[in-house]
Amino acid sequence: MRVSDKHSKITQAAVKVFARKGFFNARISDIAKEAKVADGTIYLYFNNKYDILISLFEDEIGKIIHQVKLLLEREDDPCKKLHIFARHHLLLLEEKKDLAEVLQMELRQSNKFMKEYRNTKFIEYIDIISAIIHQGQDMGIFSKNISPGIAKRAIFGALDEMSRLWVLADAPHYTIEETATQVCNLFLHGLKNPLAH
Amino acid sequence: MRVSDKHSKITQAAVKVFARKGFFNARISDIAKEAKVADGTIYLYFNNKYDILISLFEDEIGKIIHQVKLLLEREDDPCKKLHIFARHHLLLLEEKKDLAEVLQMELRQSNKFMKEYRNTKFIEYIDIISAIIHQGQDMGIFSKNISPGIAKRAIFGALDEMSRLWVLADAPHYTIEETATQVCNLFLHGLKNPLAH
DNA sequence: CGAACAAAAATGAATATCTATTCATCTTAG
DNA sequence: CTAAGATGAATAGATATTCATTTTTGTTCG
Repeated sequence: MRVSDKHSKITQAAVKVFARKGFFNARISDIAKEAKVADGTIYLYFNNKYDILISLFEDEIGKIIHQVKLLLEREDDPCKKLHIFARHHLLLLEEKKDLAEVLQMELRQSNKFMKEYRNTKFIEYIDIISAIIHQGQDMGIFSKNISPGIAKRAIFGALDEMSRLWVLADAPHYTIEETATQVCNLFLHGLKNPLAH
Repeated sequence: MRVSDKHSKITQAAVKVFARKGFFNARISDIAKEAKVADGTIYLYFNNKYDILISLFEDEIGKIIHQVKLLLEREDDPCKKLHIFARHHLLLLEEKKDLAEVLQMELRQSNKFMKEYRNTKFIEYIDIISAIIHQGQDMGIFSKNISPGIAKRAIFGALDEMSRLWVLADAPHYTIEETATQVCNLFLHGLKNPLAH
């Protein structure tokens, strides 16, 4: 078996176990069992338990960034770009439920217990949103009153909270497509009724 | 010393310690030391470590709900109500940084590791937002195309993500007032430039 | 071809540490 | 003087990490 195979086998197992039990309640031996590997083997590929989580973030968010950037570069309209981003973010729930769950629940904690770790991949991810907003403003489609630095966080936060609904609720009320569209419309047109005086 | 004094002394200490180290890394002995109480004393007031966290949620979110409802009932305009809610949510960061941090970081995890615990107080909190949206729709000010069930989560998610920025960053770029206003405007008017064709 | 060997990889039992919880004992209040 | 409240040392269980040993892999040479 190639080295990289075992590395990714362990990563995949860790995603499953972290999703099921959360980082702190997950035992190394759980991950080892899931990966069909001895406990000690994990330490040949990772320095410690935190390292598994961090390395998982870097790799998987890296892939997501790559994918969504590919989708976005084929589109010009910032409104449609926003929709693509929202849809892609939420679709992760369908395609890789465990991964979505881990990123959702554990990512937020990570900065807390690993003070030294600066999550640059995460920054790169949300900066995709601010780039879209900037583009929209330059094209005159989006209002210049809006701070892209605030809007990028607001939009990411909104999408991520919708994710949380799926992760925690067993039978969510809305479909993913419906939600992506609704959230996009909300951010594009706002709550205000255009027909009102 | 009255019983309730010791209960709340321990709760306050737990808030500080959870904020500093996170729930899992916090030791009971840390909380005991912070509360100037023996380790065993904690078990006279709480069943176990989880119970401290849950009881803290219930109590503190309860107070927040009470406060913000008081503020809201004096106002009629749903737009202004939304602003009051946003401002109040973010102001917690200034007034009770540790508490904000614990609610921000640990609340999300709680449903995960305590499967049986349904956070009804949290539901009650975000339902304040959907009530505002409903009212706005009934008054014809807000568009009927928007699902209050989705919008409440989107708005809460956006605000909470802004909180996270403050909790993690040492020197945030924006003031709380500025942020509350920006986020509200974004949700009220959307990204789209009204001057564009 | 395959036997012999060395290096690399993998194993999992043992270690070392950590900490939530208990409870026999002591202190305080009424 | 008693009962409620508080104490903190001892217990019991858990588990991340190590490392002596075993297994696998790849290479050399008769």
